[in-house]
Amino acid sequence: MTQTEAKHHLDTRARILDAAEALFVEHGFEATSMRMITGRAGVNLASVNYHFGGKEALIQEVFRRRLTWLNHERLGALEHLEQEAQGAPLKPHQIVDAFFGVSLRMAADTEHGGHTFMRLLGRTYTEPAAFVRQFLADEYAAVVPRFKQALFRALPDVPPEDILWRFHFMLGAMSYAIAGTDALQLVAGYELDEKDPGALARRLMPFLLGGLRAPLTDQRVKPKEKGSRRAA
Amino acid sequence: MTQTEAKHHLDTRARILDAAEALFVEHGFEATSMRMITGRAGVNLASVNYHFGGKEALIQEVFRRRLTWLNHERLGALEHLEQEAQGAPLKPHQIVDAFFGVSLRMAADTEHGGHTFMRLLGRTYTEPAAFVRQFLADEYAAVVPRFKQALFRALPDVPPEDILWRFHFMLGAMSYAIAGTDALQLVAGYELDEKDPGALARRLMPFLLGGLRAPLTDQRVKPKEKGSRRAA
DNA sequence: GCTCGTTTCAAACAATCGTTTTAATGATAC
DNA sequence: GTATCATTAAAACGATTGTTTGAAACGAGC
Repeated sequence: MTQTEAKHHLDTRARILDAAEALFVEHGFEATSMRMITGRAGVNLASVNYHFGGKEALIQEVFRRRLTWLNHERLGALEHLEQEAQGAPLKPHQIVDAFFGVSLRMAADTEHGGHTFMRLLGRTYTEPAAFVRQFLADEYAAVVPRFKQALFRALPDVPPEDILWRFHFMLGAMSYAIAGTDALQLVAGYELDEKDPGALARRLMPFLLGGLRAPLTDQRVKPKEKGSRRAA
Repeated sequence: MTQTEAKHHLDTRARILDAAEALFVEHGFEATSMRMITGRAGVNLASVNYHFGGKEALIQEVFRRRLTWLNHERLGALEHLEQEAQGAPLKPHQIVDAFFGVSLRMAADTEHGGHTFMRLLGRTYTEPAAFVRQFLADEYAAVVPRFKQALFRALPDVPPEDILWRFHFMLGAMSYAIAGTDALQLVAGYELDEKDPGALARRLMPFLLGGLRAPLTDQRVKPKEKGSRRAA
């Protein structure tokens, strides 16, 4: 009773979401038709509009069901660290790990679709469609400021503006590292060892921290014509 | 006469390419229709198929006309450095500047479409469509190995595999920094100072070098449960 | 039994897609 | 002028898009 009731209703929703998620990664939003989605999901064409209201709403739901969990996890990790520190500023590597480590662990999960989703998410940061970007901004509005503040406290000597820029750079490096598996083949020319999903994290984390804590260029000095004084 | 003659023929091609480039950035490949392109270019709908053969061929030509120049410039910069060094290994910052500096300078050019194109290119590294990825791989096949080799020589103590990974990470950070202007607003919450186009390069370069030269984690040792020994 | 609300289904909707076709136009060479 | 070429123009092609419709099927409560 409760079984069948839950199965028929929720299953169609879930199967649509899973199929859509996979197809969006494979072909992108625009190139994925509703017929492809319902075909893979094994449900009727009209069921998407019935359950979600339309294609746009379906896209948003694909992100929402995972993003809320992801950001909740990130916030939890940060708050746990702050509680442990008892008011003392956190170390940069802790903050970076709380934010990006959670993503990387999700990306390492290939069984429950986490990997698929993270690839999709990484690509979506540069998505042209306005409603997608707006949706992402709303989802991140609660968590990003917290991490910004933590980084400001952790790096009191670094101008906040530089921290924001480097946060942005870190986000880009990670997104590409996950989404752009094909682009990696472009630089490597052959498949790298990526059988172990955790290997990416061990490779990426030092890179992120090295970039975050890199020495600042002297910004007071206007860059002269050539040779920016300490470019080496 | 010569004016009109040159105008009609070449202008149509160029105007189609310019319009397509701009629209691809705004809406993506799939969401950009041929009627949008020819409409903005002020040419007849059929002229795209006449001059290029189809939409796929048009997309490839949009990239080709700029990518060949870009990679030629990159190779030239590298060869100039190597000639100057007279056989000695280059410094990492020189190699990074030769590869990424050229891109950033092109991205700083807002008048001749360089900025538009670099945004498009950055997003395309994660493009799902197979023919686009294949095309990119072909275009980079001549230049990437050269830079790889230069980096191997510049960093003899770093395992080649790590260099490739970090090259990939750098490519990702730069691509996002250029393509994901909207994503930046996501972390900043407000527009950063980005009036000066050269500012991005001054921000990004130290980050890339810091990441490239970050200390390696001990890979022989299997990562234990907690506390990766020197993670701080 | 019947009824009610939910979900699924096949079929059709108008709109738009990339591409093709056929005719008109323009400039150049003879 | 006439012939020949490349280019542009308008119109139509079949296929596919997201969405809507109205009826059929299902299960739960009475």
